[in-house]
Amino acid sequence: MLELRLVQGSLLKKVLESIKDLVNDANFDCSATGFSLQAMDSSHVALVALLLRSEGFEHYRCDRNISMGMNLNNMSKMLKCAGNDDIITIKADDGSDTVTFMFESPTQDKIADFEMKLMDIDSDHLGIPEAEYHAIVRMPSSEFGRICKDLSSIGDTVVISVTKEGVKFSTRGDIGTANIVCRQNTTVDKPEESTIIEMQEPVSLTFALRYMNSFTKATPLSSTVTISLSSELPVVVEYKIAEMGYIRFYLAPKIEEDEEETKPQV
Amino acid sequence: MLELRLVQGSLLKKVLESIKDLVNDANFDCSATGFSLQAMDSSHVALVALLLRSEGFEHYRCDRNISMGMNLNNMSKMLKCAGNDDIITIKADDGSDTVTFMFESPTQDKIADFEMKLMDIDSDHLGIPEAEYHAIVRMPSSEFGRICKDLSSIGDTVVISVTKEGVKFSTRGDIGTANIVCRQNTTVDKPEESTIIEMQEPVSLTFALRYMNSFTKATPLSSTVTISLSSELPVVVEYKIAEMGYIRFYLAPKIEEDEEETKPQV
DNA sequence: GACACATGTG
DNA sequence: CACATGTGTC
Repeated sequence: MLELRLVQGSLLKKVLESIKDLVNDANFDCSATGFSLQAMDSSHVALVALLLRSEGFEHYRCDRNISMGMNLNNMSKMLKCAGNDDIITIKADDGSDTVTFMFESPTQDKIADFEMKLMDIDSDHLGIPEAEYHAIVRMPSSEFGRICKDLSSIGDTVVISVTKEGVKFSTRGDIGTANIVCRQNTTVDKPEESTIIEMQEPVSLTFALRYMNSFTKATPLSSTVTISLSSELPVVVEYKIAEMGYIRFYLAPKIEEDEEETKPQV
Repeated sequence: MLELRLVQGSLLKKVLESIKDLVNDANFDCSATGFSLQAMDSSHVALVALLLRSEGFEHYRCDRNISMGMNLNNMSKMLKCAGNDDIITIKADDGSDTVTFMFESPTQDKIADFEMKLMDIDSDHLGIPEAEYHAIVRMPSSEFGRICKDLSSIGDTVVISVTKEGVKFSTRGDIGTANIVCRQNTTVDKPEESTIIEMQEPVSLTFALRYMNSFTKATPLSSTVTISLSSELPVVVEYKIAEMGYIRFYLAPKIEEDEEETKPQV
């Protein structure tokens, strides 16, 4: 028996909006710790890891560990039927092949339940090793989203370079080149508007903008984003989910040869 | 000679927005009583009945009963040229085959007149019998609109079931099932936010969501909607038009056999 | 032209 | 958060 009651239902709606374009089907894993998901994107290039800790739920009952395979598009369709301030409860009976989403309006005058078939999904559950990162950039999520969107109108890849002074996002395409530098600024009153760089050593890595732009769909979940970079390691783009956990996107850098391919012939 | 002056011109604009997708051509009937329309939708499944009583007009002159056939799409195009707070006057000379819409801006600084050709339309004017309804539900029109929209992302038909406790809207489709229950709540301060159920006996009927979603285009006309249901009778979805009348949509329930077709095979 | 999306306002 | 508005897409 599983019963998870989330007062801030809009959180779950936003989580689905941010991953449904990346991943078609995925297993949600439920344990005493929390509600989590780990999945590769459909082209097996990026990885998304979600954690919603049990403490963040108003009511959390999970009698035994359970993995529920869902079609994220269908799940998203159902969650769209929840109001933004509805309370969402996820229910599953033991041995059932369905999951039920219950939406309660704040006034309790409207109660909806949506039942969805579960799927069997091969879970390629990868252990994600803890890693040391050469550079960690924290910046406003909206700014990062804007940068990725802007750069993708010029080129297909972004080079993210971190130095002590700041972080530089660069691209090049047929019509020209673009460089956007964000200086470290910790002096702002509001911490969520500051850009903070923790750097062990300079790093410069290239990524496909297509995936970055997919990751930034999580922008509504957090006002800040954390980008962790190390040579040879996948970048981690993390959006913290207040009081509950996080959603993290992993993407391997393009190696130099790949990058060359996308450059226009001179 | 016909001359109808409507101070709140936006009303007429909204009326046309709410029926032009349903009905292509229709006769507007004008008599001493008021300005009315009754027409089947283009696929002859639903019926729309509009009444704007003469008392609701600032000036109402209709020397003799007249029926004016109009292409609602063209009429809507012209009304879109009126500002939302323009005063609209509808004019027709006796024996003329045109109608004139005059728009006066509130400041009287702009006066526009649009002349439109009338059409000859076979009016399949059905007498609509008064009926006793097993259940009458009044609820916020926005909520009804939202429910129909949400359910149509899951299935094609909606089962509306009324009991003393509330009204339930259900659907099923390939991806799962959905039930939305609205409890009766008369206790709210604002009467337009309450859900009121007058029930003689429980009723449960199935309707095509496609038409319901068309009806809910009338939502801007009224903050509440009234849904009148009886077994074997078409449902009436009514939006009252303040001080003037109503727009009513009639839709026959699907019989059980039709409903089965849409269910997924088990 | 309808619909979905994004944005600004109450 | 709901609503209205404007824009882009199909």
